[in-house]
Amino acid sequence: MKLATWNVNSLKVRLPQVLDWAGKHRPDVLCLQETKLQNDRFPAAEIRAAGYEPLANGQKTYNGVAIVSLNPTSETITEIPGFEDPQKRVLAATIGGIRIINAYVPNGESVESDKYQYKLKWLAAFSGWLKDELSRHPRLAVLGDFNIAPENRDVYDPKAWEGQVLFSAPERDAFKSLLAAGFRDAFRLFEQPERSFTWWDYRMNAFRRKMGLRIDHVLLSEELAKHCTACTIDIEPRRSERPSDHAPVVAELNLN
DNA sequence: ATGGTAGAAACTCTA
Repeated sequence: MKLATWNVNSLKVRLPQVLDWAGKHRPDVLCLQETKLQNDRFPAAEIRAAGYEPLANGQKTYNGVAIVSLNPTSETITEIPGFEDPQKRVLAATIGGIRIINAYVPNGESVESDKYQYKLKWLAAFSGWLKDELSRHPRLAVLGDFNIAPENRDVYDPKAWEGQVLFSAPERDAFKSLLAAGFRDAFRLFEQPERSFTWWDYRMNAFRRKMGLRIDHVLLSEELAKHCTACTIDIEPRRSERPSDHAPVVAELNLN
């Protein structure tokens, strides 16, 4: 079973790339973030034509998440229970006996910003929800844009980024407490190339200069981590014409 | 030196 996550930064613009990529890699489950589309504008017909079942939780202009799946989905949840939030950032579903949570964690803008406080509150609520989901679904995968680089090796210049949003201590602590709830960072289950990143700023030729961060993650419950055989970042779509600023992350599970 | 780019929308906000 192949699970993938990709922040597409507008599904309207990136749909051809998403269909092309899904056709090449055939993930069983593809979690998308920043679709920026209301559900009634979601390209369901095009996704079905590619052999996938669409599931969307979107809004106009900002945020928005979706799951496209080869197999039927059930037990859908579109918000963190008990957390009031008009921003569409989560989508959970059960697919082929696996619980999938797709998340678009708030960016935070800067550590001085109100949006940063919202990010930390959001992460606390998210953590509580993951614990609850894990207690009922031992086979749980959490995929998405976490907007947190967990460690020095996940940042091209950790000294320059120390204390900045995406790499501040409170954010990294929040990420650690997500893992402590019973998850593994799938990417770090395996030996990986140095300077492995999933996001590069559009500005300053950051991609060409390898100035990236690893902020998109696949967290696997201990039960699923045992069956994970690979986790990779595919930077090919980042090279293409009119790319998303994020690259997809793929995790493979051998569940027999 | 506080820049730069991209997307959506609508002359600004978010990332």
